[in-house]
Amino acid sequence: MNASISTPAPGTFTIHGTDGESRAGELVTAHGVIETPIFMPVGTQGTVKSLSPQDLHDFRAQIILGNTYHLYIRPGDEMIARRGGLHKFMNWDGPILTDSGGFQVFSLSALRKLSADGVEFSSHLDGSKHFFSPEKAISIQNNLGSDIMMVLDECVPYGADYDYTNKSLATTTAWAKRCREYHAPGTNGQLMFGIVQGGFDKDLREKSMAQLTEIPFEGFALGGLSVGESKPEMMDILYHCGPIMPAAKPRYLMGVGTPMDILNGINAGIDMFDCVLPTRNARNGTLFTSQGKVNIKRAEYEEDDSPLDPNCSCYTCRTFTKAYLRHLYKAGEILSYRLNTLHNLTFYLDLVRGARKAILAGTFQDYKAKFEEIYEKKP
RNA sequence: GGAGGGGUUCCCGAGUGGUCAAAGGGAACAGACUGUAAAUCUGUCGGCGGACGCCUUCGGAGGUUCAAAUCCUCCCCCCUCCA
Repeated sequence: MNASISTPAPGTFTIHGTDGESRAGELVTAHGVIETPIFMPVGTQGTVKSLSPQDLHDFRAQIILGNTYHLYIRPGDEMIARRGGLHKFMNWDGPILTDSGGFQVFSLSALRKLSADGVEFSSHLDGSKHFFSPEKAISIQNNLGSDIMMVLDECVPYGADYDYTNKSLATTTAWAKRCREYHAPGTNGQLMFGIVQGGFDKDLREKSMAQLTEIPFEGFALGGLSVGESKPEMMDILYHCGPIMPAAKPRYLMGVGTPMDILNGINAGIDMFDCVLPTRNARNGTLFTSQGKVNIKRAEYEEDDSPLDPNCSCYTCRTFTKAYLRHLYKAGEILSYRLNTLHNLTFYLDLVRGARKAILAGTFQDYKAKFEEIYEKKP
């Protein structure tokens, strides 16, 4: 009998089952194996807002996000590197994916200048100038030590015309090549994903994909969605692109979305998701439940002693009433943010775990239909 | 007892003749949030009707005026200081 059970190399992606376009797989990273489809809580500044790593483990988060731009600006990637990297610094021993700053090209558009060579950001904190070349974006992520690095890209705003989108796509591809050249496959166990852009034009999306898939990335992401477009437009691109992204590699839909968006993503063959919605909405009083969206601040919950979600096993639902959660929110209590976030992320993680199970059982369509029925009434 | 200050729409608080249903804040009510410049932002907030308007409202009662939350008289209440 072979005594050595060797762990597969980071980047190894195995598909254990499919149901239509949807897939149930496993991605190996330097900090553990991720079961897909997966939702990745967003922890921009080295923390999933209001939660501790212990909380993340409690609802079995498998991988979280960090952000290159924000951690570079504060506290600084070198400062983190001196402390042994982001995992050690924040005491999270699971996988981490870092976004490249490409989204800040979009969200901080007033504070940056784009050139063929990279992006110059004016810090949102003190206005100081910082140039992100593709190489710089990767070097920062090297310092952070993330398991999955994202290439620097331009997240194109909604409404951009064909010419702009086409040129931007060429830039994103050129940057992607430079990122890969700067960090060869297999180095440090850090994976690198390319990002498909192309706006809302299917030809441009295919063009982007054709160019990117020539570069040896360990995975591919669909970016530039949920930037202000209508739901049908988003679904159109999602269902067009998802199924034709490289089948043997993990597919990551960036920044999306609502529970139904995620089920649609899975249905379109996507394996990985991230979104600030469950965490941000939790802090703003909107909670996702098995019975639809609940706006906990509403007067109707003032004396409602039932649990937030009777089908949820999270600490919040096991322990507190809607009346109490409403009170905490209305009173602006810190605990409100924590309990709400705990619940929303539990719901999202349960959602994708359930999807994985359904895919393996061949019942994903039924699973999706069940949520559709609830969430089309309360989207 | 004397001197002064004050009572404004749920609360605090602007407003001292018309452009005031009355600034601003809070509370309340509702909505938004999608690779986090977000524990943030938006709307409503006297009543009835589409807008426009009409009605009721600024401690109480009366008065002046074309017009009063704003001016006058009396009354009620609160606060500060002096006796």
